[in-house]
Amino acid sequence: MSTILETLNAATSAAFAELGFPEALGATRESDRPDLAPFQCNGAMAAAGVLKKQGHKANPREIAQNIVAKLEGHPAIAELEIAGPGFINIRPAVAALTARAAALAADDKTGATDLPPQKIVIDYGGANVAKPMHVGHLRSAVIGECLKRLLRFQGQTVIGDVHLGDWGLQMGHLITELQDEQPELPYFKASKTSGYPDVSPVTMDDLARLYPAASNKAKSDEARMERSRVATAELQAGREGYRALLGHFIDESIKALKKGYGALGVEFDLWKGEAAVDPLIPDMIEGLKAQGITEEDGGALIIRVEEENEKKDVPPVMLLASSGAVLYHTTDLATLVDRKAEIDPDLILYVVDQRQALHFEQVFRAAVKAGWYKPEQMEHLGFGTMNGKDGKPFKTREGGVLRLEDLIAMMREAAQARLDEAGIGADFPEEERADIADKVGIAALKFADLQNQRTTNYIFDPERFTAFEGKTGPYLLYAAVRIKSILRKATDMGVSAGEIVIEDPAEQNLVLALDGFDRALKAATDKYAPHLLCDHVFRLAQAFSRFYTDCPILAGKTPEPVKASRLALAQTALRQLEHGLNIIGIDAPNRM
RNA sequence: GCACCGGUAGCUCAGCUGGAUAGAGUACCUGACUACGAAUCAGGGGGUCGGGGGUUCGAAUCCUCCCCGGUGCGCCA
Repeated sequence: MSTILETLNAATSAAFAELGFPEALGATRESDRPDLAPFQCNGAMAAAGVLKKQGHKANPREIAQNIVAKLEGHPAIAELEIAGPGFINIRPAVAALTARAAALAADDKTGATDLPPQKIVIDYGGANVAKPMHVGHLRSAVIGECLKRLLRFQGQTVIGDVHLGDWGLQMGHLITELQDEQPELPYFKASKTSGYPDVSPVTMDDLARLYPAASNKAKSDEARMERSRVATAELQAGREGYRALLGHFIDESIKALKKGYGALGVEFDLWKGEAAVDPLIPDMIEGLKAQGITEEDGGALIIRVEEENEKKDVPPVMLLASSGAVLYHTTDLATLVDRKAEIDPDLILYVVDQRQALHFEQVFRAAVKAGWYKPEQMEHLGFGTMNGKDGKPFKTREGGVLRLEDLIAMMREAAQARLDEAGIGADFPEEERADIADKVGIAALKFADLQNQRTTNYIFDPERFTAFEGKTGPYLLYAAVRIKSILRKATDMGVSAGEIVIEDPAEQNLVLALDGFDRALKAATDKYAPHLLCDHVFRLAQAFSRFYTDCPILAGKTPEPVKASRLALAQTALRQLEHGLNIIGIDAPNRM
């Protein structure tokens, strides 16, 4: 069944076509002036413009009158009004709202429709081996997860890949630093090639300590840096002891990362990393050479990807450094080769910091030049950084990076404090209270991030994040929890949902909000913009809150059929709210 | 130097395929808990949309120049 807007749009578009105007001019949309009417059609002005260009005189109000004449009596329209220079304000018929509400109530997905099926890989997360997760990892995780769920909800096959950073100089740093600390470990004996212990010699905490230690020393000590480079090269060349260590590093890191991402409700289907695709590199490079698209330049192997007549400078893709080492471009290209072979996706989305835009431009061009993918099959969805009040990437008061687990703990504590302050849940079991605080904190965190437009930087303000009133995650949870509470009460009272009959303005308003769900999903998908879905869910929660205030559902004096109708409406609102929250990545508790 | 992103209410942000009185949240002021949960609802004040010029019946939105902030630009990832 089509939405209210689709029905109205079809009617106005047809009316324009009948008068000989392009159908597209008759587009109806949600009104900018909801105080006048919920929908508007602005085509009359544009139509007058078309006539004028053809040399005819035209009065937009007159055109609007002709359109209105065609629309009079349409069953979905209650009221048409021409305003200003030729705006047509449209109020839908209450009967149409009632019919639409019934259809939404009967639909498990509350009006959401599927997209043509595609196989899509989303590359997000971006965590590195041996480095603890910090606030910089939040956006990729949260946005990527939301897009994954958004696409899946609309019938797409989506594979989420964390694409671990587990290759390169950082591994050399770790190996050499560990060697300095525990030289007796068997991994460092060059003569030994097998029979290493199964248990890791280091924990995640060790790794988090070793890497910065080595990195700092190497910055001022060229000899120390050289040792790391040599170790990296030996690792990549296949030295067994180092490979075994790498395996431990990766396993320990993944354990910690699963915990960290798990706390955010973020799950990946693939935990592949750069190391996993390294074996593909030699053949890939031979293939690219054979295609004749590589060249040697200053000892390095490159692919030129600049295009003619373009303003910006696009430097070449670096396949091999002059030292022979594999680089960032190389592993990303090998990953594309791997994905083609293993998954053969229709589309690959990279949810990675906007600062990497040029990198992906280069990689994509090389992949197209190699004939592996079409340009439209790869898209970099950049996002802005989370800044402090000074406009620079957020730092703690001490000047360090804020660990993700500390941020989450901060949110949880704020939520707990709010619970205590409101005296809510004093009688709940301790376990439930902790669970509620967790859910409220995560909801606040994720919604605060996702409601910002993806591409822009935003300011991380701890006070704003831990606010639980207004346009926040907890507001959405509160709306859902209140509905759940009513549904429980209705069960106790023996009231059940029945036929929906729309009357009250707040009911009409709620149906119109529900009607916008599929539109919001499609707009959010089209632009890969989670904030558009956040807006919808917030508006839905607002419409419900108003309905809740204006339209008593279970109160004694509400007539039985009205109770049944409003209860059905509330159930439908809850179902859509939960779909929306689920896509955003938020869980609502049963009470809070 | 070149390129990309941004500058909208005190604050944090939407709106940018041109449309009416530029919206939301917050903060501030007012009202609503003897009806389903007040983390709520209703109402109010608050804006030279960074600046100039241009296109248009109409510009926050398109074009152009300038100012301010952020970011990126061959052998780190």
